[in-house]
Amino acid sequence: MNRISKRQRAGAAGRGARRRAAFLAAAREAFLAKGYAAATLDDVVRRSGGSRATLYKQFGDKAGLFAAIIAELCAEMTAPLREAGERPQARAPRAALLAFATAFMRVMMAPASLALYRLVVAEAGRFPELGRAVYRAGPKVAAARLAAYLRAGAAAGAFTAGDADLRARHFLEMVKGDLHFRALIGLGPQPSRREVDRCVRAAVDSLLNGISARPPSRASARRRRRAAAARGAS
Amino acid sequence: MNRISKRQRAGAAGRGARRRAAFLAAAREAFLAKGYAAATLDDVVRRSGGSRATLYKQFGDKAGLFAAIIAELCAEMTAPLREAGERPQARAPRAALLAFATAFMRVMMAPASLALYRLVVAEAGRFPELGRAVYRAGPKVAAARLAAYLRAGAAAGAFTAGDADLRARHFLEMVKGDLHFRALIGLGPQPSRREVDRCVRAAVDSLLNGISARPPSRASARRRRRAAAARGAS
DNA sequence: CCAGAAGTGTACTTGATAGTACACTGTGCG
DNA sequence: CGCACAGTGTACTATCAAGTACACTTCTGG
Repeated sequence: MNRISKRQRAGAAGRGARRRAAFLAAAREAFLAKGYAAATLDDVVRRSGGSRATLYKQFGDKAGLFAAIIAELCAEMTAPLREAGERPQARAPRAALLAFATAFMRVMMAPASLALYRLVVAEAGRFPELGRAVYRAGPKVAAARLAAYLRAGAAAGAFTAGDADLRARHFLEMVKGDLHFRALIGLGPQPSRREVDRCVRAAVDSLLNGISARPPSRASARRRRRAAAARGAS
Repeated sequence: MNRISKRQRAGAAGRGARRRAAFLAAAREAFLAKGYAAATLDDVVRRSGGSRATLYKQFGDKAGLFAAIIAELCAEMTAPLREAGERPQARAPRAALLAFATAFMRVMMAPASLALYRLVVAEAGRFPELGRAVYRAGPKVAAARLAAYLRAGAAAGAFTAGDADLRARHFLEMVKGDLHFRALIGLGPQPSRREVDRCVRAAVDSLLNGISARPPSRASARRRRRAAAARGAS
């Protein structure tokens, strides 16, 4: 299945490159679906329509093939996160955060992302590079973008002073909520768009306004500013 | 399963129970350290000091042994979460939340918890029951406890109206922050107690006060109340 | 102390899978 | 063309681990 037609059009990549792509596509499916240990090269070979020998020639061994997959996935993952919520400064904070969070969730909840996440968590022990690579390509990018926005907003007076990086990470975790974890372990069906939206809105609400019944007193605001300064200094 | 030894001596457990305990201890180490597929029963047998035959007699097969481990771990995990932050109503919201969050983090960041988390994420596909069991024993318990507290606080006028369950889950995710994820994939050393504390404090701050520079206007407070009511009704 | 249950050690079968060897075939370029 | 090389298919080895069989030993309760 999923066999790539052998005769591609003239403009297409060379024979080697075509094979390589077919291997990668098949391997991606296999690894994402079953994990590193349970995915078999036989399976990959069968699905790719190629042959064992060629696979070994191109990737060396199983780990090499795996590394190639991961590199590809990281590259793909980074793009949408970089673009998430274009030109945030042009919008009201609430709208900007909603847009960013929604884009983030779209990426995180995609089946391929969930599978990649599972893979990383399971195999980071065996492939230390893997964890670093995915972290750099995923959460770090998103958090950095959001933190930049929060810093700009704070400078413009829209937000209170505080550690923007920490807040960004907190916000993203909140947005993920436990919807992500539940999807990860296959609890119940995929959440509907409505549910995701509800979760995102609540996260934005919490981030912007908190849940205290009274607006912070002047004294507590001073306390918070001091605490923020201390954090910044350390 | 869960067979009670026929001869229960007054003080010590029977022979069977002792063996069983040794198997479980060895298997726990093996599974947590290597994951389901990579852990070998040979290894378990050697470490336990027992024999292959007895292991099979007691647990049936590898999956049976695994299930037994998980049940045990779930039971152990639930206890500290249930007790986390005793008698919260007696303290100021900030202190209560800090205490709860700190206890939560102590549980979540423990090496055994991290290993269990890895295992669950990796194997939930193969063992659907596993995901449900751990979710029930872990995050669900913590969120339920916290939600109850938030509801009580809201009733007492300390917090704004809103979906307490959602808030509780959001807060816990925030507290975990990316410290948990990074520990999970072995990025850098374990965070120091100071770092965890800083993360927890910031989360509590965000939850209570939000980051908006201006306290919510009367109009926006009304809007939020309306939204909360709509959420509650749906 | 004895009988039998429970546990042990070892050797075996079976099956899966990573990786290799090699002869054959299709492809593309001069 | 026709040659060289990349890719294919098949068969093979080696390894490793799950699960079984069985004769032997040790513990436990009466």
